[in-house]
Amino acid sequence: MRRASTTLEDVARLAGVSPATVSRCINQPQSVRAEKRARIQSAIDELGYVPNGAARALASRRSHMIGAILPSLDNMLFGGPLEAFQKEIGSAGYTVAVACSEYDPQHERVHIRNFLESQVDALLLVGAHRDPNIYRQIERHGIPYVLTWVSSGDRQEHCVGFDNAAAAGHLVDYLVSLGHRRFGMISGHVDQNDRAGARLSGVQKALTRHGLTLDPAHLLYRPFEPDAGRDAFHILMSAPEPPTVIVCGSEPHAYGALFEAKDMGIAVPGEVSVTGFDDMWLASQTSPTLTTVRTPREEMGRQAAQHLLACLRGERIVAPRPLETTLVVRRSTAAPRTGRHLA
Amino acid sequence: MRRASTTLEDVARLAGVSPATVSRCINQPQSVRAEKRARIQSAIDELGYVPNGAARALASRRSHMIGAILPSLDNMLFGGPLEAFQKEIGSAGYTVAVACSEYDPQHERVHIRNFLESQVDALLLVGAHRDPNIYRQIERHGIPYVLTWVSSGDRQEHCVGFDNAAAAGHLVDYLVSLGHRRFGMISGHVDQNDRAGARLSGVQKALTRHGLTLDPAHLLYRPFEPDAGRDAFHILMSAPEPPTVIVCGSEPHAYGALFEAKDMGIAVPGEVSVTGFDDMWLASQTSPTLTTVRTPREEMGRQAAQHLLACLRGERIVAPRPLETTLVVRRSTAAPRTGRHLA
DNA sequence: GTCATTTTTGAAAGCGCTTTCACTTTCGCG
DNA sequence: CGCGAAAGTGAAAGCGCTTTCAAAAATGAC
Repeated sequence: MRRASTTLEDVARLAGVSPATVSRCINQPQSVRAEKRARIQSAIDELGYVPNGAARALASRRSHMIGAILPSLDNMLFGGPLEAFQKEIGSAGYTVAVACSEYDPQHERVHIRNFLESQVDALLLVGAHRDPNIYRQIERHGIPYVLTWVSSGDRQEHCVGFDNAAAAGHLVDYLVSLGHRRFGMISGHVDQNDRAGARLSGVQKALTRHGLTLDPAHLLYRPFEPDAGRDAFHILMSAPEPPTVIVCGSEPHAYGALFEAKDMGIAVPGEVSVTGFDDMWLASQTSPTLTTVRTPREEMGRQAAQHLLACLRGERIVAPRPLETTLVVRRSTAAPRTGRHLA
Repeated sequence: MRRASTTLEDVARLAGVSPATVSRCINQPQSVRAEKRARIQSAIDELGYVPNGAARALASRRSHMIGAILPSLDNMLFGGPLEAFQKEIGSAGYTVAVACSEYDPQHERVHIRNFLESQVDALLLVGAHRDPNIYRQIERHGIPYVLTWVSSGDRQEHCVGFDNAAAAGHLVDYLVSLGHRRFGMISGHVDQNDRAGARLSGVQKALTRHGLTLDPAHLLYRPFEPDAGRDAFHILMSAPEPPTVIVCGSEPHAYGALFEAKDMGIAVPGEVSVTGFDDMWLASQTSPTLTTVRTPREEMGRQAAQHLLACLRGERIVAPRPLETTLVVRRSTAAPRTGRHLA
């Protein structure tokens, strides 16, 4: 069906040179006499020649394709960084293939295997915690990979991200300094998500540092969706002695909490403070505006690309340094109602 | 550097069969004697063999890769459908490669060309209006393609989407029935975006049908961002005789309008009604909640995948039928303040 | 001009898989 | 049992490109 497309050989014939020369002309133009180069170029134009990537990949052992596996594309969280990554990597002549794991390690595993089969030149993953066999499999293929959204953990030298635990800790420090003692938390599921795990443990460690604890009854695990956040907020605030502040492990949780607060007629930050994590665009538009932690996501996408490109160029790799997060204080946090906790 | 990976030949040798048989065993297992199949499978497992996709693509002329070019991934608009598309197409053994055009035809063109070079088996694009040469180029490669977000236009038989103009028209009908006569619109840039163009012309045609017109001074073109919507809303409502309703060509515009209304102290829908377009999740959470048009985006992603898969299977193609949009009436619309316009 | 270098070029051997074609087995049935 | 048909298998020819390697051409120093 598919009509035989024009090949490099056709171009060579028309230009009156050997296929090898055409190939060089495409890949290392400066190694071909200018005069021939022009002749070849016009042959390419005349024939509308488009190289066959598969043949190229097979012969050169480079596909110029990079695989990215993200938990989801359905919230705004990963789209931005992915776009930044794609721009950066695209400008170096690479194409990005994307797959979604839906926060499921099994799905991720399948996608990794597919990408390896597709001969991707490199891999971008989110998070560092996964079955060591997976890393082994990737390494057997000898391709570089980068782990995003985390700055430490299993494979630090591959991480381009930030310190979730530390960021959560600083947030807690701030809240404690406001006078809060009774914390609630809406966390993502931590069993298969090391980012959520780090945020939670960051909160817990910071509390411990301040001589406080997170009442297990005040810790709820929820998927990253506003409605789940609503639900959790409702439960937490319906308790006889509700927390004075609710720390959300993700921004959607916090949005949900804020919406539910309004529906329940609970004043934020009057009756309870609420914090988010990530500082997506909506955070500055909610009422009240949301106190949160800004994570440098676009920058992370860009640096992940640069790291991978450096690896691909065979450059000496320096372990990427963690990106900075920033505490963004807005209107959803204040000192707790009763002043008695204050120093 | 990269150590020679195990090839199909290694597997054949270990299993004591010919490479051809191993190949068959992988691609059409039922054509290989069960006993050998088992032997081959265990050889594959023992060696940890992973086929080389490039070689496969070269020999079979199918890459099992599908290219998708979207305007952006940075808002929630395209991520959902893309994810749905990927799931559907992934379950048929295809991989999705993604690129962003940033709403720029030139970028899109480059990405298309890259994908064609990568030997994608099919292409997903957004919108139908583009340089005919591009379609020619795609068709020269003999691969199927699908145009999403629109249901008609240049290449109807390739469209999987909805009728933007009609949807906008229905929205206007509803607003007119509420009594509105003085319309304002915040539209996307229409020169390179046929979806925005269709929505705008849908509004204008409907108004004409009702004997009304859209005052050019009440029509503002803005990029699809909340801040741009804010800005436009501010301008429109600062006029001496502002519109009684502002129709937004996209949801982010409407969010921006709502936020700005709050900041300006303008009551919605008391002083002005506001409508959105797309019904993203936030629409039901704003205050007031947003009257908008629901577009079946996930469904569209799924159907786009199915359409492409049908083409790839060589099935007889039926022109996809337009998807249904729904007017979702919420609290941001009401009859205009002065009743004098009412019939 | 000449000879040693350096730069360009072409021939040919793959890259790892699929697929045709012809051949060998196996099976069904008289 | 024997025969024709069907099923299973292997040899070999590519798929379209890159990349040695060695030969040819251009360059430069004398």
